[in-house]
Amino acid sequence: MTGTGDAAFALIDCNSFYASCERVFRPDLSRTPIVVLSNNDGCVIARSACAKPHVKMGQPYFQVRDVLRRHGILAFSSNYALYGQMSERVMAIIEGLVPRLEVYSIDEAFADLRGLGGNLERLGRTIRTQVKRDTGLPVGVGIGPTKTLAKLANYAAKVWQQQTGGVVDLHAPAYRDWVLRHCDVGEVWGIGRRMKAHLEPLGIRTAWDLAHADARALGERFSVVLEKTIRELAGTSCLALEDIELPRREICCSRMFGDRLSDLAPIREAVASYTFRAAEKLRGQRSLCKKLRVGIRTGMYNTGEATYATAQIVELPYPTDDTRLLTQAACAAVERLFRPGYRYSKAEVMLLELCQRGEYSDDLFTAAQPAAAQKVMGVLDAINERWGRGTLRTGAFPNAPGWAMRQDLMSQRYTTRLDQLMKVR
DNA sequence: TCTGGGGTCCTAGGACCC
DNA sequence: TCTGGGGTCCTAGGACCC
Repeated sequence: MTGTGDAAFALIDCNSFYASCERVFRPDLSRTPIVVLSNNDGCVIARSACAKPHVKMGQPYFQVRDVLRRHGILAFSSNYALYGQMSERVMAIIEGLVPRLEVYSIDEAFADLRGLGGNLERLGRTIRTQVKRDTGLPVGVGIGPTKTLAKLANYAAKVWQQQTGGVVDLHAPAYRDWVLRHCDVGEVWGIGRRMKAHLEPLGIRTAWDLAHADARALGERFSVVLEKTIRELAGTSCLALEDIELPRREICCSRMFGDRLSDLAPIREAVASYTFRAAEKLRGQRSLCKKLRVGIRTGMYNTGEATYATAQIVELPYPTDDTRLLTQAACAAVERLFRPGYRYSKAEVMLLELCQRGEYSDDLFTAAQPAAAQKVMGVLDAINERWGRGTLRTGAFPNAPGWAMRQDLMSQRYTTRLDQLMKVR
């Protein structure tokens, strides 16, 4: 517990982040409703404000295509190169305005405002104004004595945008009570669909109900996670700012194929390419992995068609970050897993049991990665860093594969490709 | 025809130990 | 009929997050 009188957190998030990013470079669309699709143009994962009434989050694109056309809503494939860059710009601006920042996701960050005193709401408005001025992106700011309350404040700033101007500080008890009473318990950070269903029969329907529930009893009945949530809602800080980035403990690369695949060869190519990407991430955080998990599966929604999902964990001869070794292991695994007669839709490569280079000790009986491998991988990464991802790759997968995911509605890489810069006439 | 991708944390239960 | 009591470690799966 870190509960002290002057605890203050802010949660800053970008409104309709992906959709807003698309708009920054297309001012002609400032009044056009837009949505952004998941990888493979599968379903809707972001909506501009005026598109929200017409499309639900997560709806399959093919189901809403007509609705989009009817309402003049424009769809974009997701352009992660663009969103990642815009995110970095936003975070850099906020970092300059607060003492400590925890980047929580691509479009959200917690700030520690402890000890700042003064008018925190005014600081919130400064953040909003500067981010808007320097990036063109709209953000909302929620402030409170705990992370969970800051998160709820941010939600309130969104729901009551007109009245609040996008900034809400819940330090004042009367204001806090009002917001708690007017928020559904399902809107509380950490309360998902399942937990909401457990709480409702107990008469806990609003955030206020939960804030005044018996933390210890519910903690014992359900989980310590719930207990912390309750205490945080009631004003006791249990979750600290985590501004030190730890290396990931597992790394995953999984994707749907552009079309269903029935043959082993293209699936093996896909697995090799996902392994290549996963190994890049692994080296990016200077880790080695001891195990690798490969999975393949058919579609899950096509009733009537045979479904099949399987996976295998492979133990590596020694902790490694060598793409060649990992590719060998992954391809051998997928060959064992593959069963003919199915239409596969997705493959997944996970790197497990990661350790930091030098953290494990090899003994007489344990082999270790040859030093030469490290050099080769270093050169590989340097070339791809300089000339763009995918410049140098293994021969196990082609440059422009037939199984690549669909991205038919992609905007330009305005910020990462010289040949795709914005043109001003 | 077409339904994302990447994580974290916690818990329960099994295996094993004394 | 009676069938210990704890402790640790590991793993799979659930729940949640964006």
